[in-house]
Amino acid sequence: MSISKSNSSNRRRPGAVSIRDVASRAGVSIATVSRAVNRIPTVDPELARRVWQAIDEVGYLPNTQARALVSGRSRTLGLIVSEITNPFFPELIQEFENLAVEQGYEVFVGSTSYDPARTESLIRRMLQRNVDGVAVMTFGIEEEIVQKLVEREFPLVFVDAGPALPNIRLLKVDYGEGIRQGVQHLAAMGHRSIAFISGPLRLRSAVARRDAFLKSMAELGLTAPAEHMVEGNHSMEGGIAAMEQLAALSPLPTAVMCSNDMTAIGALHALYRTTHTVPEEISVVGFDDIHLAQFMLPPLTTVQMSCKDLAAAAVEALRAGIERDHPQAAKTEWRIPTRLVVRRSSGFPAGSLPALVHGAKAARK
Amino acid sequence: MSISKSNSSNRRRPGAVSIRDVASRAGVSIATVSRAVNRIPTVDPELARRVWQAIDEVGYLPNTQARALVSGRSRTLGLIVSEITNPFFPELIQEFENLAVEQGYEVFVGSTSYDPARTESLIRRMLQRNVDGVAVMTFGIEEEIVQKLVEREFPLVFVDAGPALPNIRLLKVDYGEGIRQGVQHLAAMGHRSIAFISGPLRLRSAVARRDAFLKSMAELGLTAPAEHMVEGNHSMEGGIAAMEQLAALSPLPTAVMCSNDMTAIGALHALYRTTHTVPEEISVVGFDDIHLAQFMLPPLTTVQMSCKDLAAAAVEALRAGIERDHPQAAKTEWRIPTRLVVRRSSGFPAGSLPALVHGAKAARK
DNA sequence: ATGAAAGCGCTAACAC
DNA sequence: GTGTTAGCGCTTTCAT
Repeated sequence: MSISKSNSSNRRRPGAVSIRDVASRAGVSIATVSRAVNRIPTVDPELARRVWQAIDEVGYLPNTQARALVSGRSRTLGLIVSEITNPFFPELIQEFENLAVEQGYEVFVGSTSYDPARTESLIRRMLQRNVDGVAVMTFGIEEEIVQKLVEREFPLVFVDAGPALPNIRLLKVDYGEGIRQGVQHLAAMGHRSIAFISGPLRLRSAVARRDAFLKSMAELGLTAPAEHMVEGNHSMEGGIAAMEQLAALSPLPTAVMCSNDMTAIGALHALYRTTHTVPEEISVVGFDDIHLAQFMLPPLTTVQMSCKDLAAAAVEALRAGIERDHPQAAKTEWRIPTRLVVRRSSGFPAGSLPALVHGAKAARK
Repeated sequence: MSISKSNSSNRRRPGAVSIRDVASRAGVSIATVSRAVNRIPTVDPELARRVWQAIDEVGYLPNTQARALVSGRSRTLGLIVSEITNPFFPELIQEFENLAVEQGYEVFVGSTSYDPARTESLIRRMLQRNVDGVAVMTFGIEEEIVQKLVEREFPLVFVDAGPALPNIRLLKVDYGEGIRQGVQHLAAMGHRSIAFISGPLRLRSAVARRDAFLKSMAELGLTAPAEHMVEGNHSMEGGIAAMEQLAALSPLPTAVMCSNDMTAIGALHALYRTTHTVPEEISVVGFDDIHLAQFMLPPLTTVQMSCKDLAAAAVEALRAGIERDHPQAAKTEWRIPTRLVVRRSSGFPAGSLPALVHGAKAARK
């Protein structure tokens, strides 16, 4: 039962078992062990059985580094996110990892914290670790930094928009449609004065969301004055600061659309602090539908962008770039749908007839 | 400027550059390149310069897998957490990664989701990837599962308590002191009827926290009746459910201590929903001090367990186990201090004199 | 169907 | 001080 120490190298971790240990124990060559492990169909069933038994007995685990070295593929993926402490990303990471592992890949996660130097180091490390592909799932990234990955023809996946280049696959989130759903929901209830709290406008994805908002407003013949367009930073603190700015306005906008849920959550806090009621005085709509959203007071109305969909598309797109015989090898764009989730943070604007009726109902119960 | 394709293998990623490319370009042997890269002091400065120039020109990055194969060390650490979607862990992961990277390590993060099968697969994968050490930073883990790691003499770090074995290092969070700080804070304000919402009691760390609570109460001559000891699951949902149970009690406990912040946050929500005021009717104290805690309404009083301290100790402890010449190679325990952070979710119990005075003050402003 | 041997990119021992 | 070479654990020809 004890592990045979056929290997005499002084550097190896004691207890590490190599293919040679298995081979000698099963009385076959290392080639046969390799073939059995990789389920090559031509191995004699009896030998295969002996090999597997030996593997079991000595507790053999193939060394991934050696495999990677000879195969040129590490079966490792890189996942770059903006900020791991923003609750949206852990949800995404979890889904991504689950799917990647299912496909036999391991994941290196990196968080840029919006810092170009960090991002650069992240990418260099991923190159060095020989990841098979990288998914850049940030709110935006400096394009020069990913240039290295592009040059080396690494399979790459971007959200929203990346450099339009071969070997790059895009996950297109339908902001146009998503934000429109939110704006139309508000407009349908009678809101005309809708403010927007954006993400940091140096980031592509933040700009894309803001532009989608302006377009949706224009479609309805509505405009947003400059003081209704406030820049946040996709964090709760940013949402609080932005909402405080809006709350100082007179008249108040009757609704606020936010670039993401953390911003909306910050906005809810700011409104509570300034003793404004939601949705009676002002409606708040988020974007993402993170887990936390449903637990807000009131529960947050938001545009859902499913992490599961995003992660699934990202893994598929990477595999399409990595595995030569992948069925969708030629596909370069994946559409990510969005969906409005109406909860309690949005309602009729103050003073409107439905609001009075609704208010009366609420008061009664 | 273009990369010399001295290497003819068809399997390599186009654009990948090996040590041989650098050697031929610099007109030296691969050994010299290796020495230069590893900053061996004996290399001729002029040659070193040529090597570095060549490295720069061809964009060489040493292949980590090959390095790992020959050195027997992957410069990779495993970090196992309970649930990446619990906000405490991303904060910990971020700190851990920063420190690990600073020391030249890469990190594989794994989330058990309290699922033994997942945990087992996680550990097998980490073994296979040849991580140099693993930090198990969960609320508790099935010990048989980590047995494999123990057998193979992997450097291991546990929080709270792990099997008492050689090669295992422990991060001792001072729950006794931490929970005591919370309980004494409440008792000092006059609370006598203090409930406790624990984590899942099949987990070591949850039990440790609950025991610390009971001990702190006993020290003050206080007891907690069975109906004041409710089991949660360290999530917001668990906190909500547990608090709803407590809220149905009559009389209500005047204070609730929670096993972690997410539980406390859930408790705050449940209290809001059942229209109880915090801290006037009931005080709530958390444990962890996650970022979110300060943004609660009211801001959460909590016992801080610094992620930074935890992460720093974990990385140090792992290095002590991995690097032979590490100064603290013999150290096996690291103490993690805790600290009470008083915010607004705790106050004097209802009906007490200070509460009346304080209430009057609050009403005045 | 199986084994011997080459070689993936690198480090380290050894020779010069 | 530098180059030559063995070998880390594995996969994959190429013989047999």
